[in-house]
Amino acid sequence: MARESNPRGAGDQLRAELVAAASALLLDPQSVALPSLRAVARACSVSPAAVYLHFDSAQALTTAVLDAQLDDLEKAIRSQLPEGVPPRARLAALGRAYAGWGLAHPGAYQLVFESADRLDLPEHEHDRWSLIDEAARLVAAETTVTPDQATATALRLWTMLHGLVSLRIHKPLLPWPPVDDEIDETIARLV
Amino acid sequence: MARESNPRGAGDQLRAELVAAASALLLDPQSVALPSLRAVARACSVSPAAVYLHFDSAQALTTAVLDAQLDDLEKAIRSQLPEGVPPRARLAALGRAYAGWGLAHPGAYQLVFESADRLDLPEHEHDRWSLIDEAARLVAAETTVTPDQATATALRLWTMLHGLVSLRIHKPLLPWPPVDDEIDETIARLV
DNA sequence: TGTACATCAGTGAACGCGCGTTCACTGATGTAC
DNA sequence: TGTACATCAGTGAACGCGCGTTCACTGATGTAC
Repeated sequence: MARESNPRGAGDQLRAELVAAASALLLDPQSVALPSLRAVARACSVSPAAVYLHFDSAQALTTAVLDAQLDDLEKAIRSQLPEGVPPRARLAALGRAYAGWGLAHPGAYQLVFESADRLDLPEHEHDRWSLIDEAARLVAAETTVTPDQATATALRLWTMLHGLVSLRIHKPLLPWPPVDDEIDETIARLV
Repeated sequence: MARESNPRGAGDQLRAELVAAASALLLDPQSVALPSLRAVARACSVSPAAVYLHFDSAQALTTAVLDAQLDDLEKAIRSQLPEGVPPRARLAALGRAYAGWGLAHPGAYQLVFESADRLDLPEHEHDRWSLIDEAARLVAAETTVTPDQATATALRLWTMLHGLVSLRIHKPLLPWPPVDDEIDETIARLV
């Protein structure tokens, strides 16, 4: 990995090489920059070592936080899913609850949906699935499609909900229409 | 910010407090963990100090990388936009090019679309807009809607494209259908 | 009732590491006379 | 043609910082006899 200086006139070449090297490093997906163990301890007015009374490592703390956020999201959705209404209304409520939670907890949303797979944490697969399964069941109840089509539509709805939440988090300056209208509109078009 | 020990039986309380504190810190959106200046220098087999021959700071390097990625994306899209075809086909090509670039450069996609607003970099607003404007113009040409409706549809398409790319990057284990089919299907439903 | 001891909920100092940034330097290559 | 000097493209060592992790400790509270 030796490297000799660029020839005399070609100093600008390194600049391009640096940008190219950084771009190459960006070919791998990156994870979200989470608050450090020490930052969390500070927020609790506690020494960093105290964290180790309850967690084996910073990883384990992150896992616990992720778990808690998933629980919170699930609880938020369940508490807002109305009973005894048509499937389409339930679907809209599901979408509103999901988007509402995401927009109210941007960092948590990023942890759960924009990095969880990269933090090599234990299995949370089924947690993710439950959301889609729920939506697929609602879609299936709404329309007379095969289970596969219902799953495909559910994934499509999730895609749109994720895009809606994620873009509003990351590009807040764009002229986004009201969330709920947008959800209704998209459900009408996709289902 | 003093804090006294929990009472004797209540040691587990701190565990919950730590998770809660971490969750509170996650109320703010977080940025993506980018490769460090030193890592980039290493990838070029060059000393960290050499970076300062070309950039004022690590920030400036990040800005340059972001710029380069935006250029690359724009070039990728332009090179794949066919001439002399109906607007709908151009729209599909736009979507394919966007999604193709994102899935081929996940880390770069995260930098551009999942953190740029949080790195307090100079103005790249218009760069972002150009993409939407292009799509809106195509939508407007396709259908007989008002400019506002065209913009709304364009934002909706972008939302779906972003959801499609982002979820596939972050949840690669889910049973995603082929990208191109999905794009066609969604355009058919949204436009 | 008093006292020795165990346990519990932490603290404080230290470690090695990678980070961004600085500063004095080096060695090769060009230019002036 | 030779030599002094300037410039260019970097290096190497050091800085202070925050990080995750460890380890010996402390002081309050409960328990045994």
